[in-house]
Amino acid sequence: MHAFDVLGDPVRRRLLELLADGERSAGDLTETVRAEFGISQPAVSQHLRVLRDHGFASVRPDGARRLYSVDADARPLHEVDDWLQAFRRAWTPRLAALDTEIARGRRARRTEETP
Amino acid sequence: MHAFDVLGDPVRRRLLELLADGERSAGDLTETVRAEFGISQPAVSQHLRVLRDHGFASVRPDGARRLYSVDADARPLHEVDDWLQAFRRAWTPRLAALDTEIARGRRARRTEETP
DNA sequence: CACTTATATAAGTCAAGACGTATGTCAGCG
DNA sequence: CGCTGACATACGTCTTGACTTATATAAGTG
Repeated sequence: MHAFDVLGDPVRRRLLELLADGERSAGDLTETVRAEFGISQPAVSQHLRVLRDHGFASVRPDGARRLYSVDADARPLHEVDDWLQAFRRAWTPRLAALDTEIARGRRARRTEETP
Repeated sequence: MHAFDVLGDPVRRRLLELLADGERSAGDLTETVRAEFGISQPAVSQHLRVLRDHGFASVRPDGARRLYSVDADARPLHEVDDWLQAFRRAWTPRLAALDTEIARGRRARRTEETP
């Protein structure tokens, strides 16, 4: 399963969003996601497994609990980000050009205002 | 279908990569992708439809040809990029550690407050 | 106009994966 | 130790979506 497939699922995206704020126990995550999506505990557990197996999240035991967090190096997230890079180039020049236009407009207006 | 689902398919990712270099005809794209993935012309056409329908690509007729390009504003690509933003913070190890500390502090405080 | 080329749509098949219920594992506690 | 609480795994079901083949549409070309 590719990184993008992992992120294709809304539950998994939500779990990662929750983890973005820092470590959370499986039970904590399950409760939140259960309320929002109406799915069972095993369903959440399976999603957490996918996140683990694909290097998005890592776990650390704390007694009977499992504390999840975004994987330290988050390789797959980098992978996704890198893939997007090609397109950032495509849209950035346009935005840069737009910025230039705006600046030019400002300059022109300034010039008019203070003759 | 969410933007991430659209990008979940390797053929569609490849098509976008090809389009990142500029406009290309459907036939051109089909030939390349067919060679690489061994799929039929209709299969590629269906993928192109998904890219169109979800705002990743746009088309312009040129006689009997259809010239595809990455959609001018590429809204869904931005969407994906924005979603990743939350995790860019987590990539800087120091900040990630800080987040974890903050979460731990919150947890500790919560535990103290509600004995 | 008949024929070919370029591309899209239709309809059916098949596999992946998301979910639920049931059950297993393991830590902590009396 | 037996019980409970926190998670994980097994397994069967159902849906989605990626293919395929067949066919439609529409633009050149002789």
